[in-house]
Amino acid sequence: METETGTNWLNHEEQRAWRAHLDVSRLLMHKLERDLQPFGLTNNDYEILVNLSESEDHRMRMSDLAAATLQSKSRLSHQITRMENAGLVRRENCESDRRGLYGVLTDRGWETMREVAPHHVASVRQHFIDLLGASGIDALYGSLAPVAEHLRTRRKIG
Amino acid sequence: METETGTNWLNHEEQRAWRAHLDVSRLLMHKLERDLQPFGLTNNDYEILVNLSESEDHRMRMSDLAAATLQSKSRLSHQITRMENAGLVRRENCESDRRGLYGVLTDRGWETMREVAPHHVASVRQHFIDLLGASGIDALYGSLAPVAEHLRTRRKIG
DNA sequence: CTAAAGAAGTTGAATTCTGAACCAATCGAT
DNA sequence: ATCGATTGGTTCAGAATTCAACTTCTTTAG
Repeated sequence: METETGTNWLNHEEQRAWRAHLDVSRLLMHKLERDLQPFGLTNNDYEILVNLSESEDHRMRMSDLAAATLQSKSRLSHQITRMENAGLVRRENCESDRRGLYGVLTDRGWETMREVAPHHVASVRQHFIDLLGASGIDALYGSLAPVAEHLRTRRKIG
Repeated sequence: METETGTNWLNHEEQRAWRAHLDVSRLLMHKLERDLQPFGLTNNDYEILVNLSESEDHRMRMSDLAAATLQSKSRLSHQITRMENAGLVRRENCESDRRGLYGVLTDRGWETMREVAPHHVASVRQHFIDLLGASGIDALYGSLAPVAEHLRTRRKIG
């Protein structure tokens, strides 16, 4: 059912779902960011540490890292420079492709990761996971997975 | 069940739900932002226009606007300055509290809103709402509402 | 009535982010 | 082989964001 103007506005249920997603997204990021502050890390820092930690040889190509963390190459480049200055990662040349670079976790980066991860996970639990309950978790994933899929594929195109 | 270290890591279901939320959140914001670009608006611009449009007399106190849009007073102040320069809003003194200011929608702001809103809603539908389906919408809201509530209350405190 | 504390907003400097321009290396077709 | 198109990555300038300091007004307590 559309209005006379032809615009298919959101109904009440749609609005509140949309707003809930928006609010949770923003408030949660903000809270997680604050919980990381005592360790001198930002959310972005942390996510990069996670990605490198879980990778073969604790290293990833810049492009792959940018794709995995959903940010532009430019932003990642700046980010890695900062983390390099902080001693958490280093750049290393790629032999198979002389244009390429690896972002590599340093020992210090790895140590930082091992120290911080438990706190971060606790934070994610406290402010998100544990509030959902098992059924909420499945419901959430069931709802969101198709959206994520849609957006990911559309990303390559546009 | 915890590991020997005492940290209650996320299991597979929890991880994928968490990541889905994260990915949707970021990809969607990015996509919506891009869809607003042709109109010369950012997401933040748009949200402020919405809030003012829906308010009595098309005006809101700065503090309330900051709270409603979940941003710091500082950020909002800069934001309003930009929008003022763009002719979308203006500041107006508050008589009942001489410290206070209103952010007020200009005619141009209102026109912009009426023009852009249909496109934005279409975008939200296309990339989010319509991918969830009716059941997904309810499931999502059911899952997220308690989290949003938790975070909102915790916000005042911390 | 007054002093201290708190609330409303702004400002400015430092940081981060964005988008376009750029360089260098690789690929692909002739 | 070589020329054009892509890919990987950085850099620069401009815009947005953060954080702390600051001003002005209001509220509260004595």
